[in-house]
Amino acid sequence: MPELPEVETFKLYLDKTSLKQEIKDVKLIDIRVLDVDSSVLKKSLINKRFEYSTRHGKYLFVFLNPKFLVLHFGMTGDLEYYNEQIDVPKFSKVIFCFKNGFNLAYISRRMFGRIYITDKIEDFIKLKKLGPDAYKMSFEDFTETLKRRSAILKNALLNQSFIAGIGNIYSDEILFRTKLNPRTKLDEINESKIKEFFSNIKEVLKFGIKKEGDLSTYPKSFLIPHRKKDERCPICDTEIERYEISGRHGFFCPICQKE
DNA sequence: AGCGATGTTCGCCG
DNA sequence: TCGGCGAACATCGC
Repeated sequence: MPELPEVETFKLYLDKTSLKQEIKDVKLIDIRVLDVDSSVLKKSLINKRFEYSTRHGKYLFVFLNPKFLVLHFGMTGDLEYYNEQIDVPKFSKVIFCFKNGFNLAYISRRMFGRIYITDKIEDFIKLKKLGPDAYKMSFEDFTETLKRRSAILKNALLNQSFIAGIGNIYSDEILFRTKLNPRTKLDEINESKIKEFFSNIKEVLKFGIKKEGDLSTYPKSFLIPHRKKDERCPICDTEIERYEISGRHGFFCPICQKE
């Protein structure tokens, strides 16, 4: 689930369902997801409202005057807004209970998600050493973050201190669309390719947001539907290959994305 | 039954 | 300091 487009979708979902309602309780089902003291979390939320939310990379910040709730979804996180008559959604870890009888469940199946409280978004970004948000960054932000860097492209895209928000699946799609080999190094790509790279990051994420993070209905012209065994490149019909870099597996076309 | 998984972090080493 | 690599975390679904 949660790379940038999914988290953006969660943001829109939270905005649509949960803003401005008084929070009457916070139920802690599994405190292992908390990276904040339980009492601090409760004190920061109860009798307040989700005023607005913003997203940076894969993190969602929700303002509750005067602090921010920070949600990170790990690999298997989700949000579900539901009526109290319905059973608590499976794998719920924390439930935000509103006065109107509805609840927002923070779900994390594999316990990789985390919840924080922070006073300032900028402090949190600094603490986590996050780079510019991949969707909002300007071309100048992008070239600034590229400066004097030489990392392998795949690692750079996955490194949240470099650019925040891109994960394994979308990084493969971005590299495929830009016809870049995942093992190419940052300092090996020329200026026009950099521009193309930048605009493809934006386009791939924009499309992902439009799709609400649902990867199951992607057009065949994208790499995403072909990220599995025995698939062929939608451009040149070559067999798509699986690769491994720094312990992460990905897929690419060995012809279109020649080194 | 074993393996893989859309993430992050840390330690090791060049 | 940068950056590649591998392990660890936890747990479910295929």
